[in-house]
Amino acid sequence: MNSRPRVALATEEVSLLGRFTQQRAIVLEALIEAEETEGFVSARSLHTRLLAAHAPVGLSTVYRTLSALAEAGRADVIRDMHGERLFRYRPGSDHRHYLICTECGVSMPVDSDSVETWAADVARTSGFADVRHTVELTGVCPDCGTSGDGSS
Amino acid sequence: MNSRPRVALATEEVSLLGRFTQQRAIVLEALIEAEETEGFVSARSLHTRLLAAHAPVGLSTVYRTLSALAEAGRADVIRDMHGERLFRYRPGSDHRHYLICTECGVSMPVDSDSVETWAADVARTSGFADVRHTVELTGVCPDCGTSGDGSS
DNA sequence: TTCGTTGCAAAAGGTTTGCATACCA
DNA sequence: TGGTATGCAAACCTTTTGCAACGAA
Repeated sequence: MNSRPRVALATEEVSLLGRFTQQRAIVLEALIEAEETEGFVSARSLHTRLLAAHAPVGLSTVYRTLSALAEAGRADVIRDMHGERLFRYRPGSDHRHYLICTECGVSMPVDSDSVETWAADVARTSGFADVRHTVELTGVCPDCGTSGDGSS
Repeated sequence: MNSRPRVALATEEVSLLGRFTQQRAIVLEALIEAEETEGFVSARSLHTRLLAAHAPVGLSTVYRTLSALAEAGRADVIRDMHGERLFRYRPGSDHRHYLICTECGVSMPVDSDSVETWAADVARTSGFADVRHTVELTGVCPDCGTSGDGSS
């Protein structure tokens, strides 16, 4: 599915953070895998699945790696409704917005040109400096909506 | 500035939450006052200022009141970059978005018709159900930008 | 060897909850 | 009186931090 093996990609990315370590490679690899299958993941769930995969990495290290990655612009960070930070590996460097399923967590990038335009517009006319925007869309994806749950 | 005294307004609103209590009235009044002067406030800061004003209300009660208010649609809730929940009293019942100053916390409602349109559009074409959106704009207001800080 | 990184456990910070008491209706 | 709201403190959760041991360059 990928033009390059995850391991090589992860190794490459780790170098960008500073010193190469096995742990960072493991975390990054897991983050990239998660990106392909579900999109955003929390540090805790990533840590849990690493333990299950017999690739034990300290929770602190997971946090530190993800934070460094986010700071380096290689990951998007959002907050779910519970206040937990969710991370998503970002292959490219462009600004994107996603529609996230509240049931299964799957995320889907959406076209957001008009939002970008609007945000730029507000920034220009408001008199405020250094205007940034956060846009989060949530909903229930077709899979989760049609199958089990019949509430509401 | 208001067509009605805060106390009366607060009393009125409290009734909507259920049983009337002095504490809820106090919290609501403080929230309304905060809305007029600074916009969003955290539960903790509201609690602190109530203590200072010799109107002691338990922190739990502040949280419970604010949560109930938010659930009843009478308050907007956002999360700051630290993960703290910020509440803002909402006089009307319409959906609004704000541009918030990261320095002083002052907030300013912005015209967001195009965002609403865009969100509705995404909701319609995505196949997702119950699509909701969160839009947060942050920046540095003219007052904070021109005076002290000369960074960037 | 050097110095950044790891891992553990404890701290921190915000929010929620259990339970006895107080009080509105 | 009956039942809901309060207040305190302890529990909870996620995230951060101190520090000794480890390992990449």
